[in-house]
Amino acid sequence: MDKAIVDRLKKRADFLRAAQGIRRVEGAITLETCATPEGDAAPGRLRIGFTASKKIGNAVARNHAKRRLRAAAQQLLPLLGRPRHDYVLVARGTTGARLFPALLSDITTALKSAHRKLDAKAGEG
RNA sequence: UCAGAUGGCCGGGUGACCGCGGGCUUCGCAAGAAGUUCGAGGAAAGUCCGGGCUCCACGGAAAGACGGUGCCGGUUAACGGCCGGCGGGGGCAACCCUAGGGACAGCGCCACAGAAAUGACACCGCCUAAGACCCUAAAGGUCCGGCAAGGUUGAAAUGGUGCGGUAAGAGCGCACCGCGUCCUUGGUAACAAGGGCGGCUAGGCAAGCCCCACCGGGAGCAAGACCAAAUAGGGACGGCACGUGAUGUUUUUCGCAUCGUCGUCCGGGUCGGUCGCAUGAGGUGGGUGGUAACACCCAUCCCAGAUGAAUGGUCACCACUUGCGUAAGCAAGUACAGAACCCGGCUUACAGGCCAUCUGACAUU
RNA sequence: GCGCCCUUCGUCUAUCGGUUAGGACUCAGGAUUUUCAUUCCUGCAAGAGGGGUUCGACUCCCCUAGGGCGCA
Repeated sequence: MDKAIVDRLKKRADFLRAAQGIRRVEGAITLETCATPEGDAAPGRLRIGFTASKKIGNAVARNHAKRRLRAAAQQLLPLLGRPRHDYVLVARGTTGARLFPALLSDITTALKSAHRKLDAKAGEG
């Protein structure tokens, strides 16, 4: 499988659209995903964004959680992510303290589960 | 050694692998790639003050309103900051705290208690000298009066203590303390010391309104400047259509005006982008002046610049903390906290550690 | 970035610097009723935290914490 090129989500509207899509809670993270809208889609590219709300803690804790999510996503998404899709990783309260291998397996399970649901939807429709 | 006071500093270290943002160089039309270098704090925080910078308003303004500051001197670009001093309070001491102008410019408040809470007053009381009366006279009593010493309340009671004095008393007189005022001396000044006079007339609260002196034009880098897609809409010019219909005007008809479409250009300007944007009241070291804050001179250095927002992720060893354990060791964790135009302060948060100076107590010499 | 406001029993709210901090709902106990509800009586229960001014502070001033709002 070819490695996909990963872009960053930057607009609030993209985050809101992903939140309306498929949502999976796994361990220390929440994964939200939906198909990239036609105007922004490009072959071989997928997009990802990160969110850490004020519920996580102060600015240091939020930045720390986002950095760990970014480091994990950099390892996994080019291999496991599907092109022409948007992904949003939301940090939860335990993201900062979760062991890194556990964080990786959380994201892997969430991705596979979300993809199964996507396939089921595609099969129905 | 113990207890304490003040000032200052640090706030995890080393290595490996994989990464991120900016600058520079090379290659490349470009996208980008390679190399190299730099990459969070003492508070970056709160936004409590002061400035720079930018735009707006304006008459060079001034007054009023509103807000702030408030012992004196210095320092500074400026400050409500800082330094030095003064007054007051606390501590055995080192030292610490202190919004600290004005209450005869005016208004207001001082609950309860108490006689009385401010043009002070007379409840319990004290006195009967002088005057009048009862009485033979004395003693005593009544009237007219005098007084505020003592008592009671309260946070606060019209100076306090002592002696003299008196019918009893009273700054009525004297001494000391306190208050007010004048003078002298020291000090730039706040103020301090000494002396004279006044005898007391002058309660407290201005972080109640207020008065006085001084300060402040408003907004903020999302300021502001520039470039500029798509769509809708506006204007100008030109081409096509000039017919039907609609709307308005008119009582109606006639008439008049507007509404169409295509192309080019213009102006404004949204998403987006560029600048503003880091050489600065700059850091470090040394010298000189000053008690100090600070100022000046010389040398040297370039030291973050993101924009869904970089400055990291993982691992190993060491250091420290906590828990378990006799121990070896095992496990968990690493203070407060993340630049966003910049600078000077203040305030608040902070695991743990280090240094210097000083004070008190005890012990030893 | 700039500015404004609030915090009082478990909840919603009153308060002129002098109170035992008042009221309503809730809760607990009792009375009435065959029982329940209603009604009546009684009770529990509070000044966000720290410092200052004052004789005295929920009230005035300062700092902190938490919450909310507005403008750009």
